[in-house]
Amino acid sequence: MPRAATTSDAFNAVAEPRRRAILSYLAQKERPVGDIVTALRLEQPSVSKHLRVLKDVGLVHVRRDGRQAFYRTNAGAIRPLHEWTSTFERYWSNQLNRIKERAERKTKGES
Amino acid sequence: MPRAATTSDAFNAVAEPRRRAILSYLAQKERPVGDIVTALRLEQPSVSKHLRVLKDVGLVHVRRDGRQAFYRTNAGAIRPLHEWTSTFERYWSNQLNRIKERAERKTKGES
DNA sequence: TTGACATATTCCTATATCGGAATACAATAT
DNA sequence: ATATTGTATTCCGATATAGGAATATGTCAA
Repeated sequence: MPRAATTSDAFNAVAEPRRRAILSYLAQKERPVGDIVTALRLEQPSVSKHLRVLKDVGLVHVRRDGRQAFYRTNAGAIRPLHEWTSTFERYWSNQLNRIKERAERKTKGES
Repeated sequence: MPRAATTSDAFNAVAEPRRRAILSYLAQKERPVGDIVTALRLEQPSVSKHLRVLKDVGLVHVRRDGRQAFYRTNAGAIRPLHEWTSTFERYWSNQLNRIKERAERKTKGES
């Protein structure tokens, strides 16, 4: 069994760094493909392919106008990832707390 | 060029659902491999392989004791993912705000 | 119709993957 | 020494991938 398809969910789609770059670029404002190509300095076919993957997982939306295709990040689709990572937040902050507490004990001279 | 290695970063490592399950399971408390096997109902070699990947990316730590290996999630390594997803938070909350505002206008009878 | 432009798709190849099965290794117990 | 237990590794095979190059599709202009 190979790895799960990049189009199987947001986790897999987002594993590719260029796709993350595209998502960041398209977050604030919709953009035609050509803008992504020049802004991120990628080959046009490469961008089209990445956009295909992102679209298949619902991470971007397209609006067509003439020969142009305006893509835009669908931030909501990133939310599941955010929520999953959030479940670990308490653990790393616990660790920070522990470090902080130890530091405080130290400044007070208590071992 | 194939896909980036699962061991290349946390994003790739976490793309695999079973690895996410393992990370969740190991978040609160360190556990020997056998516990993971029975709790998540996976084959033991499979678990060992997934743990290898997670360890290579720093997502888990191991402590050895006799023949047992106690693994524990290193939550801090998940933080970069959390931070990346957080950059999109304003966009989906904007969307929520827009929906909320529209709803409020409606209850007030303003179009 | 022909040509230019914007985007998408196809074909190619090398490679990393995952599960399964078997086996290796290491520590302890008998 | 041998067996048992806990974990890790190896070999296998099928498959999805990403980039590159070429080409296809679609839209507008002259």
